Amino acid sequence: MNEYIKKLKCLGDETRIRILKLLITVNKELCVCEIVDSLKIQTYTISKHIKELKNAGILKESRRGKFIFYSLILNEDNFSENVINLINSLPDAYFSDDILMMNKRLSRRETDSCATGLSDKGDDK
Amino acid sequence: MNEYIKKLKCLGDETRIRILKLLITVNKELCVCEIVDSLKIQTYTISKHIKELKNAGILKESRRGKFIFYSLILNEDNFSENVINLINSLPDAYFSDDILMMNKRLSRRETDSCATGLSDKGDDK
DNA sequence: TCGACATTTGCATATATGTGCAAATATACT
DNA sequence: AGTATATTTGCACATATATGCAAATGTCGA
Repeated sequence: MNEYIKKLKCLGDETRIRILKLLITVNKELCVCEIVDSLKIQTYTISKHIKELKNAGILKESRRGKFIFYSLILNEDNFSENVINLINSLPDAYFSDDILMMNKRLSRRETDSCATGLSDKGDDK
Repeated sequence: MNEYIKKLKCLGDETRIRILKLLITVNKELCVCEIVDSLKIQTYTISKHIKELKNAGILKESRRGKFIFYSLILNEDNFSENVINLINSLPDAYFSDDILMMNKRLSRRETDSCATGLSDKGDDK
């Protein structure tokens, strides 16, 4: 049971829920800097929360060059699906700013990869 | 969002999940001593976990005489339902002993001291 | 009121967790 | 090699949490 409790414990933090909501919404990999820009939270804070989500078996990573992309691990059992349903049952209003920011950030992707060097936050907000 | 995060945080503990699983399974009120007997965990430990579940708005209490009965709060939103689905998607094996004990304990409701509060359980709200 | 029972609470302690900063690692480019 | 970018990690600190015991509270019935 510990495996599941670890996952559940991970859901008890606002930042981690916000990260998960982004990944659920966009339904693809996001790199750390994209998550940072979307949530406007320090990189090392995001990094540490992602690490926990990874340790709990909720996220997987894949490095491509300088970037590390994270995405949800979707298992066969109903558990993953129910986690997603649970998060999706939270009021959208809590996440609207995050999603807006994420879409803005993702629109700057040139290929299917993170838009290098474009995370200078002054130009088009 | 804090209200929901508090609830999610509550789900990150094995004892609390086991308590919730009992309540979901039996689908009625349980008194503290019945939960204690089912899970074989100290009364004060159960009491404290129940207190957190209550503070998070997951459980409600109703005192009848010496006994305090607890049951799930079911809200209109999908959240409650999804919490239940999530807990129900955990492997039954983790809870089989608990459920067995609970059924054993509940079958004594008519004869046991704890059953005094239960003889009039027809008015369950 | 007293005693028995059911449950909660206060206190102590050990452990876990979140956050911030600085430094470290990893990779790409020149 | 040296620099820039992306991300992680180690350390420190404050706060939160779980647990155990003893004592307190609330309720019933004699």
